[in-house]
Amino acid sequence: MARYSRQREAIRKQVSNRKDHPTAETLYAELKPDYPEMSLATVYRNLGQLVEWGDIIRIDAHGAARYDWVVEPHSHFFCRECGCVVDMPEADDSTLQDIRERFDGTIEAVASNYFGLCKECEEKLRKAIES
Amino acid sequence: MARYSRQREAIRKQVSNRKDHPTAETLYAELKPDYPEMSLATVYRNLGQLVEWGDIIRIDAHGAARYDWVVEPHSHFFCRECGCVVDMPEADDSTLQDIRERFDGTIEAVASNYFGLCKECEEKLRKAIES
DNA sequence: ATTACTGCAAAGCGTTTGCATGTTC
DNA sequence: GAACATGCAAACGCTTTGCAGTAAT
Repeated sequence: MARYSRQREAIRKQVSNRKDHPTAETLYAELKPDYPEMSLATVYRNLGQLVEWGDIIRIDAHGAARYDWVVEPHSHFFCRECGCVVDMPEADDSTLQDIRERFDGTIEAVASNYFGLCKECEEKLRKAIES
Repeated sequence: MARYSRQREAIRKQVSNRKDHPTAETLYAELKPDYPEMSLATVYRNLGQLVEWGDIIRIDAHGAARYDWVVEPHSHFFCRECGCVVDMPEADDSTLQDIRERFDGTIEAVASNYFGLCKECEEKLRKAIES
């Protein structure tokens, strides 16, 4: 069905190498030097495929979607100031068990999103207020 | 600062009256009969304001944003088949306490998103397979 | 040879914005 | 009458799609 392609492998590698959570545009910009004629559409198409295959996950929030290499289930924190996305431990938990049992239907995935200020932005703001 | 407007009140009322989680377009369509000259931009602008004021919340996921009257903190389930959005109990929990304490920064809000098949779609699919 | 994958450009969707007009205070 | 809100249309950001050409099997 699916065929090998240099571009796709490059995209997969690029996502897996990064610890932050790049957008399609970011990946595109980073791949450009090595693959000058790669197009943004190709990035989007391949990200879509990789998501479909479960190799990566797509993180939807306000603005551009971000992509993440799947290691194990985890959640994300979004800083309202700088927009960074940080990995968070998954609320493991008996609570989820509980919710699952009580829900009429099938829960296939959970994504907990946390919003607020990251450490760096918190410090910046604190200093700005002090001065 | 903010001034009264018929449109805003209508929008606020419309969101608060609904138990599902309408998109801006949906609200617009519903308000159209009673407010024929209301524009979509007005719906978006007012939804934005109401979110800013904390009267309603904006639920971001794949596709159009949905809006929800704030009663108390809760989570949402998204059906991958019909696209419906259902309220879920918030994972209350000691886990969140724990995460908060361990996180360097400030968590201002949490939104747990569940994905899967709702009861209705599950049954439809089951019947489709059986036949 | 077949058929998936590519690049490019155009279109798509959801949302925001500029501007002239209307409304509220 | 000053400041805010509206309607309209145009622009926006992110993403998808149609098509003709290229590359992997």
